[in-house]
Amino acid sequence: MKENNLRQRLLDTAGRLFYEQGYKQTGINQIIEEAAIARGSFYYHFSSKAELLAAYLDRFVNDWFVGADAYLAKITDPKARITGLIDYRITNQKKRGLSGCALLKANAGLEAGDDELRQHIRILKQKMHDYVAKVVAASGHRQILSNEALTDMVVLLSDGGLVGTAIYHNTNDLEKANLLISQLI
Amino acid sequence: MKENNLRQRLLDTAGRLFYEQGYKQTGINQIIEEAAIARGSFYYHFSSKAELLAAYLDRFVNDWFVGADAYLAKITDPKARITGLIDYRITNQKKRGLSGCALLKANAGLEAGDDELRQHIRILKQKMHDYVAKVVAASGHRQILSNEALTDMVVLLSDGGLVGTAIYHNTNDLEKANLLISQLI
DNA sequence: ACAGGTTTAGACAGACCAGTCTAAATTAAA
DNA sequence: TTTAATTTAGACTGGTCTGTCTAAACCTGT
Repeated sequence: MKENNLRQRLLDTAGRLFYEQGYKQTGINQIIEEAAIARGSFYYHFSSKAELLAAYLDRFVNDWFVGADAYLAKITDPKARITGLIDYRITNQKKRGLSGCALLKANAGLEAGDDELRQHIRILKQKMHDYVAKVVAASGHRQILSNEALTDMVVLLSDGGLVGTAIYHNTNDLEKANLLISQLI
Repeated sequence: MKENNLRQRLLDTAGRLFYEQGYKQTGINQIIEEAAIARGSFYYHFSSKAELLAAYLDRFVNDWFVGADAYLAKITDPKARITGLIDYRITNQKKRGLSGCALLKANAGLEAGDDELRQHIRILKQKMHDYVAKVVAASGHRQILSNEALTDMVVLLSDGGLVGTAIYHNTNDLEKANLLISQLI
């Protein structure tokens, strides 16, 4: 159906622009121009810009899980899958433009009243946390840290590394994060 | 001088609003209205909104160092000063509204062409990194990790914790970060 | 052929934005 | 007192923004 074509194209373009420029900095006009889609079509598929952002974040997280599954499936050593999580992020960042995590960036761009979107982001972040927890639990690591503590550590170092990526536009901090993790598993 | 009064009031108000709402989301109109200052006076002291942001970030980092010095001075055990760095951030966050680090938030709100500001933020971030490095080097920690690795770890966990603060509006992640650090020093 | 869902181009409204300008008032310094 | 620096209120420009609307075209399934 054409509906899907247009919807996907809007999500693709908006996602790229939201990620590169930020949500507030990206206007509807730019989105529809770059997607080569009429204004009316945009509002036919999305009732507002905020709804577009929510849909984009959903798809982003979904794609993240699918990509992580595929990436980790190639790693046989369950312990190496923990550092694999960060390697996956490094790969993604290099592919997508070194601007940090879309979720974290979206959160930073929220306005005072966007409580619905903020809650949405919290849920998605929690999902990613749970994903890490599963990988850690199945890793058979050395238990220098508990499963919970190690999970927290991976998530925190990962987020910290992504912050560094957004600032410095390189993956140095993510690589440092992985070095630290590898010493504790 | 009144010049300073007005300038400080503008920096105070703008800083609070930039922090709570974000740079792009905060207009000149709101700043001058809440600071109760005339439009002309604003442009008498700052030539543009971007210049105001740069001045605000400079003052923010400066205050951060002054506050950190004062906070750490009360801690006699040099090792406890490392976790003290995070405790200081927790205190600050609770005081200032649990919206994460102003520097990281400003970076996330930059536009495509703001290379000057981006470079500015990099330098300030590096300064804070160096500050942490000094505290670590003087701590006499157990050397489970090298000085450099431990510094990286503190910075990354701290940034990760601040991301969590910005998303969840609590300091749980910063407290987790400190728990992890305390096990490795 | 027909109907309904989809897409187009573009005008439009209403609001906000950053920054400029004027002219008068206030303050500080000499 | 005179001069210069500072502050005020507010109009104004030119631009951008999201979202609405219209009227015509296009496609698709029946």
